[in-house]
Amino acid sequence: MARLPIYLRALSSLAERGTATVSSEELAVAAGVNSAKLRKDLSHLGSYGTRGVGYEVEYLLYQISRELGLTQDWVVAIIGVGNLGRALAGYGGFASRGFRVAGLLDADTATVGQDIAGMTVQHIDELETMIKDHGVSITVIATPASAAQSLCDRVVAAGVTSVLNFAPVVLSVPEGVDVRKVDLSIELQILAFHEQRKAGGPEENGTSQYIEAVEA
Amino acid sequence: MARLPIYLRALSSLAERGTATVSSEELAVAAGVNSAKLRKDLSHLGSYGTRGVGYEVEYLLYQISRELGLTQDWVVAIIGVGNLGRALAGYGGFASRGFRVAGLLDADTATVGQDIAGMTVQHIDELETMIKDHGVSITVIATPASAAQSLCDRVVAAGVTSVLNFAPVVLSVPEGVDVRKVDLSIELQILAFHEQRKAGGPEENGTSQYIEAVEA
DNA sequence: GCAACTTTGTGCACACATTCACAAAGGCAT
DNA sequence: ATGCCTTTGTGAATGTGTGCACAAAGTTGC
Repeated sequence: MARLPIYLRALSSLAERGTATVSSEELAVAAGVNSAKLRKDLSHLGSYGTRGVGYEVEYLLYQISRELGLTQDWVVAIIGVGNLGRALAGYGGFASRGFRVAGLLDADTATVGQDIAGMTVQHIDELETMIKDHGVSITVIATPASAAQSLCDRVVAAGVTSVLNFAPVVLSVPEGVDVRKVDLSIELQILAFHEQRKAGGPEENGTSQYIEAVEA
Repeated sequence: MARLPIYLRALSSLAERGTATVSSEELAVAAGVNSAKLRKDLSHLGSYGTRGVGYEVEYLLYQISRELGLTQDWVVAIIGVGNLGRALAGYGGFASRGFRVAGLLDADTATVGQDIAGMTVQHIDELETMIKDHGVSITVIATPASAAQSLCDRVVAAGVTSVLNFAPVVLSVPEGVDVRKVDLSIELQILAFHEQRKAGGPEENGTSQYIEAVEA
């Protein structure tokens, strides 16, 4: 389930505060979901709660981590060291959850060799070597749209089966390869859509506006 | 619908290549969705297709833009000028879709005054003034988790009703305020989950591992 | 003008997610 | 021990999204 990471975050926060047990109701509020949904999600992992008491925070934390595969280390490569790539390289949330960044790669010779977040940027030609030598299993693509598909093909050919894509294109991959896409512009567009709805919806004189727009 | 921005992107790409009309099947492939789903989505906006021919690219582009509210300009403020905030400030995908960044704000006095992407970073004390003076309607929060909720409260109090949150916390907001969350770590966790599934699923000796883990 | 072809728009069935509501289960006080 | 209280886990109902499959509609060629 895609909500497990959210529960994990809420539980981590509770554990830091020293809470020993938590009810489905409390955890649901912290995670921003319905309590029945939370219980049903957790029941899919097994019966880890105690009726009349709730869930033991540390134990549940471990069970969810295990379900998500976070009890093992995942090796990540970041391709594209622009503004976004730099932000990702320095993002603390990776290391703390078992994600180890094996290296940064870029095609720009001015960027190659720079030290970023304690790593030296390598040339994109090293891609296949790095994937094999470090056992990279997840690749982050933070390049311009034009380069994304061919780089994706290369990492897939090198054996990677999970890709996190920040480039604004739909990557096509063979069966068995997972791609997740994060698109900053799309998130803003969805907000704008709702914002417009609140302000009264799209005007109904759209057609005439269109004619002006294309004639202008 | 949350898929409209994806269609918009695919249509933009077609328009640049000079394509005049497109069938639901072609557009569906470009957007990575089922063609029936695409037609159903578009039919919610009205009947903009021609049977036997397809959709006129420019016209559909305009209709979707209008539906999403992109025919007007949206004013955005970015709070938190760390690595991520800098990446966002320089992201080209905003301006090209009608999002205008009114300003960057940070609490760190070493950061305030710096020039980034053609803008001068302002102190967070200026938050309410900036929102009112520039008519900010969407706020991006790219701060550490600890600062996010109180800053969110401030922007909501200042009248903003749309927030894009990059901080790893669940923000609580009053009715009528939209929050979208982007969490880089969660995306990786979901990939790790699927990756683990491919590799054979979680080991069934989890309980004993847990005991070792908490005793150690 | 007519027939063959293409493509849209949508009714329908199905699968999946969500929420309610409650019985079963455990803890706690007396 | 016994009975009350709290909270889980889940059956059932409801809602939502997805995709097939086809009729309606429009185009093109003759």
